[in-house]
Amino acid sequence: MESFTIKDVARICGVGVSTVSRAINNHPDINPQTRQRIMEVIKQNGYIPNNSARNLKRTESRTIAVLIRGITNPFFQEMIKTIEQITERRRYSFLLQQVDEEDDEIEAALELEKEKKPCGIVFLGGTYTHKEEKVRKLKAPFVVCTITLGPDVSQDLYSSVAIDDVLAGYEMTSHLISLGHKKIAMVAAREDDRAIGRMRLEGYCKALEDHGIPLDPELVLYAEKGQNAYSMANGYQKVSQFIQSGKEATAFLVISDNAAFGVCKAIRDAGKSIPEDYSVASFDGLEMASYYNPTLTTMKQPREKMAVEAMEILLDLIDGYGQNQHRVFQAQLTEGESVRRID
Amino acid sequence: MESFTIKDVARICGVGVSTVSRAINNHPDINPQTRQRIMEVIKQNGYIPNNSARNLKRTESRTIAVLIRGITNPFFQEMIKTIEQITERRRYSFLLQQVDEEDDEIEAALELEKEKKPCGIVFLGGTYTHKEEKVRKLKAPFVVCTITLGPDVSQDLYSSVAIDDVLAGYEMTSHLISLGHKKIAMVAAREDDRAIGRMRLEGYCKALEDHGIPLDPELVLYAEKGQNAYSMANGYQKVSQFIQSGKEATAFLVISDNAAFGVCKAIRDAGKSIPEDYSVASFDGLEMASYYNPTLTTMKQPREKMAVEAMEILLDLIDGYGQNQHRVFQAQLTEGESVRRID
DNA sequence: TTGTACGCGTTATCAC
DNA sequence: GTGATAACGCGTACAA
Repeated sequence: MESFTIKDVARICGVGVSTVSRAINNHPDINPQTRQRIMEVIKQNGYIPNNSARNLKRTESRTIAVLIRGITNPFFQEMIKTIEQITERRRYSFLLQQVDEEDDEIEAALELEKEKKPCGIVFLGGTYTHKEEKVRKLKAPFVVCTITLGPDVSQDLYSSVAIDDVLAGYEMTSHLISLGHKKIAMVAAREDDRAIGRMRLEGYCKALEDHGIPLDPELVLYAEKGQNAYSMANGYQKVSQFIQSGKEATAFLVISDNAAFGVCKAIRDAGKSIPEDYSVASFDGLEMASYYNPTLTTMKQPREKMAVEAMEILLDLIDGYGQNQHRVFQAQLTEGESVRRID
Repeated sequence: MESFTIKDVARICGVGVSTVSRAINNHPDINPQTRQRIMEVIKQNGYIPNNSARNLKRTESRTIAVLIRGITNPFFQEMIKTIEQITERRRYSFLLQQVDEEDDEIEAALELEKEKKPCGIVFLGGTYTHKEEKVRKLKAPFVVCTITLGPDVSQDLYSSVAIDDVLAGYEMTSHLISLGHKKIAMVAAREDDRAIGRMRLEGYCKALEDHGIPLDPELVLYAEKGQNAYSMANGYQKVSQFIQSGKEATAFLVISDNAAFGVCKAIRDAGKSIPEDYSVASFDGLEMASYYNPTLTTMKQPREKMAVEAMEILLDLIDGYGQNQHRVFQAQLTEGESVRRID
């Protein structure tokens, strides 16, 4: 109950608390013997330093924090691994915190900063609209992954690493068109989406236009309010409805691989097959996309590269070299079995 | 830089720090007007209380902590949602922390306890071998999900919620046998596994024995050291090798749904089909299992129920009612398209 | 109802 | 190389 503190260690060892502190934190100016004796006592008694007290006192904590939006998002899981590895290789400690779907990630970061004093922050996903005033309060350098912060925030305040989502939408749509598809339905995000969802949709619209195909509003399947557009359930529901309604399409362009799994099942459950009756294409390039049956044709995001780049930018920022950067990657069209050429 | 503290708020409002503290923490003995004025100043200046300092002072923090082993594990993701909801409905705050694959989760909990002073802890997954001495140091009540702590720890010290993994293995194996399968290969965990993997394998062995089928060691496909047995890649690799080796089997019993996705792909890539050439059965009942093609026959864990039950036990423990409990659930055999009857 | 002052466990800054 | 001691920001007796 009454916890074992640094004072107890000091008392038992017959030294001052500062000496114990030095031992714990690998300070150079300490007698190796003293240090060893202290470490022994610590181990024997199972002493664990109180992090709250440490963070309270410390000015900066050689920690890199990762704030992830929606921990259930399979897309970020591989990125986390990469970031964690780099972090540890560079002798930083790693702190992962999720932020709720409804919460403001900048707010969360502000709080985190007061508490843990990280020397750098990585945001995985997030929302598009923030006020510069708030962003400006963050004092640690930070990198935003897979999104940018919107037009209201000066680009000098942060770094970002993302793909060109408009282009990705454009490319995949063009690909489908080049294979003869004209009636391409898009399983989109919510209509009020201002982030990735909107951009991919924009690319879709632009590609149609450039190829002289009029946009049919009935072929844009927005997610309902309160639904998670990127979920399998949403993909399933929207496409089930669509097929039942009797509307025609030869291909579905789906906002994410995950939603595409739902779309595929909806097609099967309707007694149709892929890609004979409907082609399915999507975005992200999850590991599962290549294990699914059929394997998905998808715009693969270079997750590994993005994670590495994000960390390089961040570490440079921390070291004081370099300035904020905004790197744009290209998604790579990866052909699977889910799309076919039609006549 | 120099952060905005409770003192600044007090100074601006012309009150004492304790009054501000009372306002923040919703203490009753404060003038509503004073309170309102303080809250206004707080909002205007974007004051954020320093959690480290709070936790340092607080003896207990109406927080329920969830320690999850391997955040990438899709199995836990639905449980997290449920736990979070219950936590919030009961006005506790929710803290999610991952523990690395190699780390000791009890150690992590001990540290967490010093730092955040949670009033209860939920472990999602974990290892089987712990020393009672260490477990005894945890002072908050805790519930372990999907596992138990092993024979070395007194059952009075903790609660647990899990399925009977031996039985699950037994039932699925019996099911396959009842459909005419005799050569059932098991894609197992590592040979040195002492937890879930071992128990499911045990059920498999027992079922074979009870049905008079001799155990063929060549049909037990242990994961290699350093491989994650529950990964798609492992399922893919072990079964690819198996098929290439020319050994015979009519069904694969796979340690988890996730690994089973890899197994399915391996079978397809070998030019075979499911369930015509090989039946595939697995454990967990992930959401993806019902979206996959074919849908998987799997022993579904009642995740929702388990999460709810875990929280009920924990909340009772926190309130001082009730004692530690060990609830064992049964996994439910869910038939999909991946298994067929053979002659 | 409000303010003052102390202590939580640690690290940093001094002297020694 | 080591030991006092002053912060760090907050909650809370206790006094007013």
